Amino acid sequence: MPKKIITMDDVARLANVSKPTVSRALGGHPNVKPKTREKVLAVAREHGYSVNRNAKKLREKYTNTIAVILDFSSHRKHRITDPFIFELLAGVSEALSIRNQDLLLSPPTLSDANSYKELINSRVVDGFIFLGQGSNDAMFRELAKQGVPFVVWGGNSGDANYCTVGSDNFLGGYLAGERFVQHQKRNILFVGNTEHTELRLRREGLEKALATADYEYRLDEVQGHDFSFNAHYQSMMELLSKQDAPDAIFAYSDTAAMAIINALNEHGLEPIKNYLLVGYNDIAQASHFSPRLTTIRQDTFLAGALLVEKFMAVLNDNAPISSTIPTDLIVRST
Amino acid sequence: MPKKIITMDDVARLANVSKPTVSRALGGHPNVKPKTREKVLAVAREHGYSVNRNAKKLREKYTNTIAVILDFSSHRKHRITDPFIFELLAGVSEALSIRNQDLLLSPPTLSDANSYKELINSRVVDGFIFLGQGSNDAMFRELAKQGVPFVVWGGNSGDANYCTVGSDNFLGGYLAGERFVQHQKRNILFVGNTEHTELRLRREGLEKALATADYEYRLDEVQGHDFSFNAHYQSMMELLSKQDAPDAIFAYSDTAAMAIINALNEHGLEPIKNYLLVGYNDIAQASHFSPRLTTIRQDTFLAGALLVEKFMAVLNDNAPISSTIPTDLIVRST
DNA sequence: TTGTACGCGTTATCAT
DNA sequence: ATGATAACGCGTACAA
Repeated sequence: MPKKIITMDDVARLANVSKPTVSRALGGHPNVKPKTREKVLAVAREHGYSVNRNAKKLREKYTNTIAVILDFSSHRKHRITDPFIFELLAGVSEALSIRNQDLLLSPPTLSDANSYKELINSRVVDGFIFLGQGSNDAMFRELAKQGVPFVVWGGNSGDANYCTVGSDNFLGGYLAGERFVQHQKRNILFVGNTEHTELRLRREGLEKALATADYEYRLDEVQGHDFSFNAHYQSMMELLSKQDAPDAIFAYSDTAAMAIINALNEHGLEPIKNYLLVGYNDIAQASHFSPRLTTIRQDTFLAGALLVEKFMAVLNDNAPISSTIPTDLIVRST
Repeated sequence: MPKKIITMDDVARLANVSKPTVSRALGGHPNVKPKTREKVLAVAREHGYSVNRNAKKLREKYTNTIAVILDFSSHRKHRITDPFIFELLAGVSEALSIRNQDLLLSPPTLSDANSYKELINSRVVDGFIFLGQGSNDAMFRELAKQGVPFVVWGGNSGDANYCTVGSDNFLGGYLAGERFVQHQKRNILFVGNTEHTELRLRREGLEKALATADYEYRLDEVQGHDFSFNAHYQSMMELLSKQDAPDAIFAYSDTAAMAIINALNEHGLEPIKNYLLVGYNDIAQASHFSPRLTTIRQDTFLAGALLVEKFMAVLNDNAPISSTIPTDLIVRST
């Protein structure tokens, strides 16, 4: 049990070689005699040597560390409600570890373009993976203009100068709308803040599908004040006190969907019987909620892999194109 | 927009001082003339200078980075189900950022004592916060023996040589049992793997409370094969095919509780009417599930703060004592 | 194939 | 209050 920390110099001395030889042996450099390499590796293992990664980072171009930014502003304090973002985080974590990249989880306080630049300048991370786009499109454009390497989980407005990976939001919206039209729904409610690029795309898809209806219909919108469960519950209750209950609802997340169902329950309204509801994300809980949620599915592990792949491309100055992952409607009991 | 990266040397030259003076000015060292400090800070700000944290880490004792280890073995691949661990993560993240500590999210592959030592030796992190104890008690003891700094979210068996922060598991179990006794329940089911220290403690608390009953009762146990929703659902269905339905259930998590309720539903059994159920954690979804879950609450932000506080104490060679956070029974509709 | 010499950017020691 | 110098541990020209 060596308490003393071993350096490369120590290993060199113990193996009767020079320091650079140790470096080469450990780094898998071709020009080193097999016998020498074995010797070095043996000594290193025996003494529990590992390279000082800070020294390494100081010397090399990349830190092999990537910051992942959760949208903590919508998951604040005691209002953390949507498990989807964490499923995404798990996907990214797995994908990064496959590429031997460290994952620095962003401090919740990080928010503006400058603090991100600062993290790059201080050589803590090579770049960023933003999980959630929110209404930060402008900041992302600025960041991209400044050459900060990053990718975003979110929607692609088409003319963005940065790379996104996301659900096919337009298609997701379309699929929901298609279902509504098939069931001849006429009083449709869209729940979500269309300032978020993703949600705007979904609404556009929804409208496109609804336009195929050969009957009259009405489309309303509720924004929800934030991402918390209670906020949705309340705006739903408000709406119901003002107008007729919708017979079809497209919610921007499964979490929101659950809140909405509870609110409608209290008004004696039941899914299928009184209304159709489509959620989004197919979080683990969606299939076990009661009623089982009809929703739009996304593969979060594929998402993670794609995000990391694109990020690496950005880092290497290729300009990868944004892309979407398969997006399917999962019909259950709503 | 300086594309070139500025070093401390550059700042020194531009401010007409020496490098150490810049270091002192930036580091808030007392022995530096206010005028000089201002000058240095101005130059630094103007040129967008930030210290190279790798160089700093190379030179200093601490990296100010802490690895957080999620129990990925129970949240694997597509089976991630329990949001509680992520609520805890958010709590820890917040607490760390308050202390200006970086959070390295552990690669899912990390598992044995050696890989943790390696992370310390390579000076990537100062230590670990383990979110989840699982059945790794032996490994934790070994790690502590080797002097690796860490704390664990989990249960304290009493004779552990490492520091834990956790729910008051015994009390949690006791509160559940108390409720069952009050309602004269006789056919009690404990769901959870008692190889996990936390769950063993809960079961002991449960038994203690049940022992106060002045009537005959029976206590069964189901382990659940893993932490996934489906596994719980299935073991529940199995149990029901073999014996009488329980009239009181204590589940080790809210997620498990939801699965169990669904299984019982399919057998036509309703909470309150046919059985009482107490979950654990009071995750955000618990109060919005239908039926609203009766459960044991824990404050995850307090938990995060406490974990970080204790970790810092461990790092400074104080041996902090393990502690528990307030643990309450929240009675809802089960 | 291996070794020598140097630089990466910072902080600490010591002298002034 | 400030500056000169060394040291942290590694990788890489370049020389041998």
